[in-house]
Formats: sequence, C-alpha cells, structure tokens
Amino acid sequence: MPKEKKYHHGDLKPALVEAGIAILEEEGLDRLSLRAIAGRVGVSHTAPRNHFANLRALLTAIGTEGFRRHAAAMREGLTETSPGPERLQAATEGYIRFARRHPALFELMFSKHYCDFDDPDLLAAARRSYAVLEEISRGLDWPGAEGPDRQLRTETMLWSLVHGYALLALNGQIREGEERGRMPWITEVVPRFRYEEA
Amino acid sequence: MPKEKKYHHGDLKPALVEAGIAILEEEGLDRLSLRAIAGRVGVSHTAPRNHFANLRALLTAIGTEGFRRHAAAMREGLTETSPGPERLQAATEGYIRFARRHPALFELMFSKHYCDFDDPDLLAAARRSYAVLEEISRGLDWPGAEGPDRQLRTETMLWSLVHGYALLALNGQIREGEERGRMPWITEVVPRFRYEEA
DNA sequence: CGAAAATATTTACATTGGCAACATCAAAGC
DNA sequence: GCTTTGATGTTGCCAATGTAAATATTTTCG
Repeated sequence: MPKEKKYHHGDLKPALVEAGIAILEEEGLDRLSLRAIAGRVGVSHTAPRNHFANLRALLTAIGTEGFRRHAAAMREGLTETSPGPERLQAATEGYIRFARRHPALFELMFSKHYCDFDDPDLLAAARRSYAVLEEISRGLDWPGAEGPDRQLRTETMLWSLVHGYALLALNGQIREGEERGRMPWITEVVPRFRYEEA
Repeated sequence: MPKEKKYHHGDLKPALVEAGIAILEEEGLDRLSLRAIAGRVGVSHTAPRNHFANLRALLTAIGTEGFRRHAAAMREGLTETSPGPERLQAATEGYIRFARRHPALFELMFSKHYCDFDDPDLLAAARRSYAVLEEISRGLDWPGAEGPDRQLRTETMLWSLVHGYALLALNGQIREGEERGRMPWITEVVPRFRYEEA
C-alpha cells in the first residue's frame, strides 16, 4: 500500500494551494484558515511556514492559481470563435461563469485583504487575465469610443461593467434565480455593444 | 467637569457604531474588531452584547449607517441640478467619491462577509441608496436601451459599471494618481451616455 | 421603597496566526 | 560507508479574538 505516512510530505507547497482551493469550494471563505489548510493536507499548522512566509503569502499563491483558472475560463470557447461579437460574449460569459462557480475563490482573488498585489507572480497572472479583456475590447464600438484614450477607456468600461456585475451577483444583490426576471443577465447587457465594421 | 466615568454609558448603541466607523477611517478594516470598538468607547469588550447579538450584527449596523451616508453623498449636488446629463455625472461622482474617501467602510458595506443583507434596516438603507441610481438611469440612452426590460437593464448596467470601477480603484488596480493618465476616470466614461430628447 | 429589568464587568474558553526550540529525513561531501 | 548539513515537519507556547456564563451596578416602575 502506497499510503504510508511519511514525515516529509514531498510536495507540500502545491498541495497547500490545492487544499486551500478545495476548502474555498467546499466550505467557503470564512472557513479558510491556516490550520484548516494544513490539517487537510495532514501536516501541522506550522509546516506551511517552510514554504510561505505567512498566511498572506499562502493566500496570495491561492489567488495566483485562481487568476490562472480565471483566464482559462475566459478563453474557453474563445479560441474557436471568429473575431466579432461572439468573442465579446464568450469572454464576458466566462468571467461571470467563473465568479458564479467559484465565488469564494473569486472574492479572495480580488480583495487586497487577502492577496498581496505586489507579489510578482500574482501580478503576472492577473495581467494575463486582464489581457483577455484587453483583447476583446479592441475595436469595440460604444458611445465612448472616441478621442485619444479610446482603447484604454474601452477596457476600463468593459472591465468595470463585468467585474461590478460579478461582484453584485456574488453578494446577493443580483440573485441567480431572479436574473431572467427582475435582473437581466450580463449577456443581455454586454452584447448591446457592437463592433465596428472592420 | 462633565467627564465623569459612569457605570452606564447612556447611549452606547450609536456610540459603538460611530466608534466602528472612526476606526475604519483611521486604521482600516483590518484593525476593526469587537474589542477595539468597545475599547474606543471605553467599555468592556462584552458590553456591546447588550445591544448587538454578535459582532456581525454590529458590523451590519455600521454598514447601514454607511449606506445612509452613501446615499447622501450621491444626492449631494443632485438636488439643485436640473434633470439631464449633469445629474448622471453628479450621482456617479458621488458614488466614486464616497468609495475613495471611505474605502474601508465601503468595502464593509458591500461584502456579505461582514454585513447581513437579511437585516431589514440594512436592506432598507441599501435600497434607498440604489434608488438614486434607479432615478438617474431613467431616460438614459445607450445601446441597450430597447426592449421590454429596458429600465431594469439600464439600472443594472449603470450600477455594475460604477460599482465595478469603484472596487477596482479601491483594490489598487486603478490607481488614483494614474487616473487622468493611463486610467480614465469614471467621469470620462459615464458621460458618454446621453439622455434622450425629452 | 423595593422588585425587576436593563446595562456593564469579570472570568473563562475555544480558535486563530505566529514564533522558538527541537525532531526527522534526504542529499551532498569526504 | 559515514557523517554532516540543510531542508522539512512537529511540539509547545503566546497574544489576540469572539463568545458565553456568572456577577455587579444602575435605572425603571409598580
């Protein structure tokens, strides 16, 4: 039986990140603690200290992995879609879908309360996630698409819109059950913006 | 001297809320604790229990007061402004201004991690805040202003946009110093939407 | 006045993150 | 092969936190 209990774990660092994400999925952000993560992996609560300076560093690593999956979720269905409105819809849907399916992880990712945005790895992962929005906002036409900072303004508009919707939905202000009734889903808002004739 | 130390505070409940807000302003959300709030008022850390069932209830009361001020900030400069684009700008500017000036309180208000949105008082205050956005979104013209759910969709768009921008700015993704440079301020985005000819 | 309710304190306890000292293992040198 | 050294993990401890129970003080009111 390969399930011997060894003194050394062997691959603790990524295991802690995985355990943290698992707790977020199963129990939520409130239940995420250093001791809970360590306990889930089967080590003492001080073992993570050999790989992460403190809890914040571990949470930042969890957030980094979150951004990787977040970017992947947005790119899902984006690769095979030809340029145009469908790409916009696919990416924004991916953004919201990720937030809905992994609410605790999403909340952790975007809160400086948990994540250290000065961390180079986190920053790189977050930028790669932002790059998707940047990409699809290219050529997007809307009332503010004019002037010198057009591209930047368009990115900001799109990011704010999607991010705001996701967070409001997460906090219960926009309930999932009501979204088709009282509250319109994001896909009924975003696609109103059209791309220019290329 | 009227500064006698009495056994009974006399008006502890609102004093706790004020103390909590003061800590948020001066020290931030991380330093907000039941004991810190009680200590600031000058009572033992169990005294709040006579007025609030637990910490969450106290934080909810703080959030409620936050929403009242939030609505007031949006209405600032709105009263004397005639209907039209200036109203849109005044309200959204108030939204962002409040978030920037009171970042910790704002974060607390919109996180279910701290506030209980089932609380009737909080809900009422939050709705009154939302009502301002609802009001100014009436008659707003934009690419999605068509179809049966037009008003609702417009509210959602505007709320998501402003709220998303505020949160991204708070988390450092949009830095205040750069806002006029790399990142456009919200007032350069929102006013692109025009009102219909009435 | 005196009882009851409201309000505040003291003491205790479980959880949490962090630290220091020690234990165990694995890999590198001799 | 043996030892030494560094990496990795554990135990015991501490301060801070929120909650609870028992007690003390003040106010209210019959």
